[in-house]
Amino acid sequence: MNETQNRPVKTAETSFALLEQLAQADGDALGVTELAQRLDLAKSTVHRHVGTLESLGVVVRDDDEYRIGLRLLDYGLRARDQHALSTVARPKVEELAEETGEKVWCITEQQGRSVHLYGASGKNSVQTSARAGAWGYLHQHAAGKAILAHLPAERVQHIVDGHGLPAKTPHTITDENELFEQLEQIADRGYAFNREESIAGLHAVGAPITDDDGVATGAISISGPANRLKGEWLTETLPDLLLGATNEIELNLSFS
Amino acid sequence: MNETQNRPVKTAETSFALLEQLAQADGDALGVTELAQRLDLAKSTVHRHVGTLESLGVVVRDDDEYRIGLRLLDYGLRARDQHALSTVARPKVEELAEETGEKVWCITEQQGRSVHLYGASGKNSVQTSARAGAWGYLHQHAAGKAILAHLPAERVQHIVDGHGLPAKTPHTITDENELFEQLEQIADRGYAFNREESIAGLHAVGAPITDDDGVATGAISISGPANRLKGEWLTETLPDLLLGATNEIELNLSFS
DNA sequence: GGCTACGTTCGTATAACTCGAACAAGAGTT
DNA sequence: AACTCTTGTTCGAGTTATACGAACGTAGCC
Repeated sequence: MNETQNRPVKTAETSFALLEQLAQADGDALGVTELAQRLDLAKSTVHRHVGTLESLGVVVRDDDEYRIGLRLLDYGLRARDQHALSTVARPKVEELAEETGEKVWCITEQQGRSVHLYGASGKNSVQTSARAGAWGYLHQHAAGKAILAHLPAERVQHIVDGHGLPAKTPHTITDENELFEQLEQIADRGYAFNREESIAGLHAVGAPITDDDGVATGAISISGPANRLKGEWLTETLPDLLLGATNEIELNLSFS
Repeated sequence: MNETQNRPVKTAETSFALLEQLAQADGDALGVTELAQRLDLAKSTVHRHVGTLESLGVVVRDDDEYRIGLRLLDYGLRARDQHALSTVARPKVEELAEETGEKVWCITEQQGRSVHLYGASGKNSVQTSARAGAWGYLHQHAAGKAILAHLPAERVQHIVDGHGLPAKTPHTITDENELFEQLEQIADRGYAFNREESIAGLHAVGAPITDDDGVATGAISISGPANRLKGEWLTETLPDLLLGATNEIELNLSFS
């Protein structure tokens, strides 16, 4: 197919392996020796790489240590801005947060994984580990399942084959058949639930944003504590609000 | 010195040159041939590169065209989160926008350039081309001049030598002596003005956020239309509000 | 149906990347 | 204060792996 089984550019891979290390080292910077050990490279190699990356602005040096640089903020936010959902859906996401008082996220899919584009907080929003730019698994979230339910079956299969169904809580769907059953329900009803499948004590509703062909390009979720998101509020009111928002977003997307 | 006059890693440079092209191509994706022409590379080289970058998640392919990928959003936002100002200053920035009704930006310096970390909009905020993640020249902005005024003189000289004083409007400071004079004033008074030096019709006030040694780590600016930001409101009230905010931020920074 | 433009593949020359050893510099320790 | 250990840095050389160009496959267009 169009899968390039070409040899990848090793140098580019090590560049991003370095960035990954620096990004993971939350807060404190890393030195040449430590980076070389972690990536099993010669010190001189790392030295040369970080020097280049520094001149590109993607890493920054404090004295003799390196941290991730802000040129990546430029690239990253431009990547987000180029996504149709970032401009069109944002007002609606904030509106939903205001109306419900809960945390609302706009999510998209890339290469079989979920990416949190941005979120909005309501008055009673919970603080979770979720953050904009974070990557996750589609089957672990309400919004992710909503996306999966509105993707061609072959792509879903390909995603499941490629990434598996890793668990995050005891309630995460780990069985392929169970997932496909749920996805069918979700496709019928138009929205998905997440009952402690990603974080213990957290419930959520998610609805997809689809293009003219009915294929999901993203999704929006409302999440909050399980003891508040329950009963009709969870199963009726929130889905209604959500579908109202996504429908409007889809309309705006069609004419832009 | 510590300036590596080593040969840079060319492969890493072309990787980021590709990303730069894709980031600049706002909206529409680029094909292999076009990228090869722009960067003066062989098609096969570009093909191999974008294939690698795709597997890393930093570029994404639509059919036969490539656009910038959301893995960079992850890196970029983590880079911002690692910056002390992003967590500490944000509430104050939003408060200022609320109080003044104008646009408020939090800015930092990296490698002699300014980077907009994030902004907050008040009720009457103007819409400019400014966006989070954008890079600019320190001498063109109120916040940038505030930073320059609180940097060691040798670093300022080094920055001016390295980047020059390019103009953006007829009012931009382009003379080195004039800049140094203004910086002295700004250092004395504690805040800087921008009178149509970056955008015609736009005024701004900027104040630095300094560390325990008095060196600027960033700055905050309030900007709005010239016919609204004038008189005592511009020269007295806004600076007072601004200094109140930055002082508080500096205190919070000392104890974190 | 042929022409053009594009993405893709492959083999090869050589450019440039990786390595290791040696050097310099600083901090911590006795 | 001398010594040691660790760190960043430089350099040269071997060889890997990168870039190229030509050829192929393919789709769209005239």
